[in-house]
Parts: sequence; structure tokens; C-alpha cells
Amino acid sequence: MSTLDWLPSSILQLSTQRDLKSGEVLFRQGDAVSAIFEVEEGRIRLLRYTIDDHVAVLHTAASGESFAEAALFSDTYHCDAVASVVTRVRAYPKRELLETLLGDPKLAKKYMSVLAHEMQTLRTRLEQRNLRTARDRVLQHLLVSADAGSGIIPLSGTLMDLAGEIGLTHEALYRTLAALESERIIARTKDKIVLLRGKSL
Amino acid sequence: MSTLDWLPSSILQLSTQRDLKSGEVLFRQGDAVSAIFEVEEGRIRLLRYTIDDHVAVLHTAASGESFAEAALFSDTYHCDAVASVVTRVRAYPKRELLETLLGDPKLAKKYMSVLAHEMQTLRTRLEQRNLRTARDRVLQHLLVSADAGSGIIPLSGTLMDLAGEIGLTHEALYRTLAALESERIIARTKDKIVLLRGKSL
DNA sequence: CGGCGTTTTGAGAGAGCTCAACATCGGTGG
DNA sequence: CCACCGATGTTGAGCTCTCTCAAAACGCCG
Repeated sequence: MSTLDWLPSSILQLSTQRDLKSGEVLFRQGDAVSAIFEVEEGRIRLLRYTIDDHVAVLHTAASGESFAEAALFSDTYHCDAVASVVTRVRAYPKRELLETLLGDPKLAKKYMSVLAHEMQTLRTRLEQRNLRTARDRVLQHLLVSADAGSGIIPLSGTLMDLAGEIGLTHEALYRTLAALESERIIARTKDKIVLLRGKSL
Repeated sequence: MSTLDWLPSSILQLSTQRDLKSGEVLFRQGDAVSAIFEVEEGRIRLLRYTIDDHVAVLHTAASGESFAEAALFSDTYHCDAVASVVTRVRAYPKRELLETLLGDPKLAKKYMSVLAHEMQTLRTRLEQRNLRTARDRVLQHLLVSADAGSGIIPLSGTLMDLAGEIGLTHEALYRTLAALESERIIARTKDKIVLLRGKSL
């Protein structure tokens, strides 16, 4: 369900929940790091105040995503974390988590693996953004996400969410999917997309 | 100089160089993982063959970047690695590297820290791509990259490289920088850009 | 049944991409 | 020392594509 649920129960039991209203601040740049977090429900934005008090959004963490991992290795947070909607987060205490991770090589390896895979995913998504046209981006996403055997891409959220993930407006995504369907390159059902084979894209 | 140069000399000494011609393959999907790599000079593309033998570029690693970190935790490579120009890579043997990292909690912590920071950077770059206009993207990059005190952004590579990093054509970047300069929002020299303060962007 | 979010299609406009020409700079070899 | 050459830097003009704004059908849930 989440990126940290493989942690030993000793740590899971030390984690706590916190509810935030829309606009409420979870931590501020410069605060001492007490915990790292995971979004259970809602959305957290990481903001940095730059020269002349301009605000830059560094990251938006959605449900199921952990964030502020780098804070595990820092004394203070380097950005603000603000809920942009009603949000529930789970907090994992820094000191205990770090001790647990470093005290057990198996866990250390697991965490490195999780981080490395997340990096891989991010790099792939970034590379995807280099594709200019909606068609290329959608196809790239479908090709990479498709089950190798069946060509099925299950739809976890809504198409609007998917549009955001791949950096398109929902209108552009709908239009592109409609075009691909009419060209018999994909088939669609309510909860999945199927890549049809034997097509020269 | 690189992302892995903090490793103990015992590992650095076990690393080897390999030169590749343009188009030469470093490893293939399914190969047993023997090492992870760092680009010393050139460019490596990570490719995956998807349904119907379509090629998807998962990542492009440039000089100074390490790649295939996730392979440390896998038995086989999950994509192909191909040099897209004449390239020199440094290979770090998997087994020894993993043993060293897991055998010393300090090193484990360091590596986790490196991975977490890389994630942070990637997330920020991804968020940056959500900005539509060239102006917003350039300003976001400058604001985040600027030294907090002086507002100076040193230019490490060429402007063409920078254009690629932030997802613009070099023409669009040149035009945007010229506009920002004529508006007295930035000042430029050969090797740096300075953000001028007191401007409402 | 009513309301809200998702899905869908339409039309227009803006912004970056593409192609093109040219300037600039550093290195190379005659 | 200078001509040449490739890569970087710069500017111009047209075109294509997505974004934006709008409207409407659809489906789910209370």
C-alpha cells in the first residue's frame, strides 16, 4: 500500500498519524528534523522560498508516497511542507528509523533498493517528459507500463490522475486515447487499457 | 567530480574503465549483473524493448552520472545500456561494492544519503517540467539553483546542455535568457548568470 | 432524483518547435 | 600566423500542437 510498509513492526508501531487542514504547515525550512513522512490521504507540497521570497514548488507528494527522505540525513528540513488539501500523513521518527536501518544490513539493503528503484522510476518519468507530442508520451507510458505478456495496463486511479502524471491536460489525454483507440492501437475498458500487438506505431 | 568518488579506495581500486564506440552495447536486458557504472565521458542510453520490439528510452546518463544503481539489488539488468557517442565508463564490481556498503554502517548511511538526495533533485526537476512556459521554467531553475546570498548561478556546462536539462530547445532558452536580461531580471557573463534582486517576477 | 466529478468533444489562440541563416569562439594544421 | 572547421551562441519567421475556455454527456453516490 505504501513505500515504507516493509519496515519492521517495531518502527511501524512508533509511527504516528497527523491530520492537516488545507493550507496547514507540516514543517518549515530550518526546523529540526524529527521525522520523515508518508502521505496516507491528501496531498503535501514541498516549497522553498527563494531570493526575493519567491515560492518554488519542489515536489508534490500524493497518497501513498513518502517524502522528505533526504531529511533522514540532515539536521534541518530544507523546505516547507504544506498540505494543499485536507491531508493525513504518517510520521516515522527519524532517530529510531535511522538506527533500525543502519543496525540491520538486511534492512539497509532493502531501503537502498527502495530508493534506487524510486530513482529509476523518476528518471524514466523525466525522460518521458522529453517527448513533445501527447501521442508519443502516452504511447511511451503505455509501452513501459504494459504487462509484457498480455499488453494490459491496469488503471489504478482516474484518467485525470494519469494525465497529471505524464504531464498532459486531461483533454489532451482523452483525445489521444480516443485517437489510438480508433486506430486500433489500443483497446479500452473501464479499468484497463490493452495494447494491441502487430502495429507499427 | 562524480557521484561515487566518496567510496573507499579499496573499491575505487577495484573499479575498471571501459571504452565504448558509438552504438556499442555495455550490457543487455537479462544479463547477469556484474557491476554498476558511472559515465566518465560520453553518454549512455538505457533502453527497454517493449511489446512488438518498440524501443523506449528509460534514461540518458551524461558525463559524471552514475546509472544502473538499482542493478545492485537485482540479479539481472532490466534494460539495455548503449553508448550513443564515444564513451568511457567506470565499472564498480557489484559483489564487492555491495559487501563494502553493507559492511560499514557509515558507508551505508552515506550511500542512502546520496540516493535520497538524487531523488530529491529528480523530483524537483520533474516538478519543474510541469511549468509550461519557457520563462517560468528558466526562472524556476535559476531561483532554485541560485546561491542564496549572491544570487549567482555558475554555468557548469554549455547553455545547450542546460536547455536539455530543463526540457527546452536551445533556441527557446537563448531567447528567454535574452528577454530576462533586457528586463534587468538577470545579468549574464560567459560563465555565470546573476539573479538581480528587487524584481517582482 | 439530484449533484458532483469524470469523461468527452469543439474551437480558438498562444507558445515553443522546426528550419534557416549567421555570428562567435576555440582549436588545428598548413 | 592565418585559414579552416566544428560546436556554441543568437536571431528570424512560420507552423503545429497543446493549452485554455466552453459545453455537454455520463456515471456514481447519497
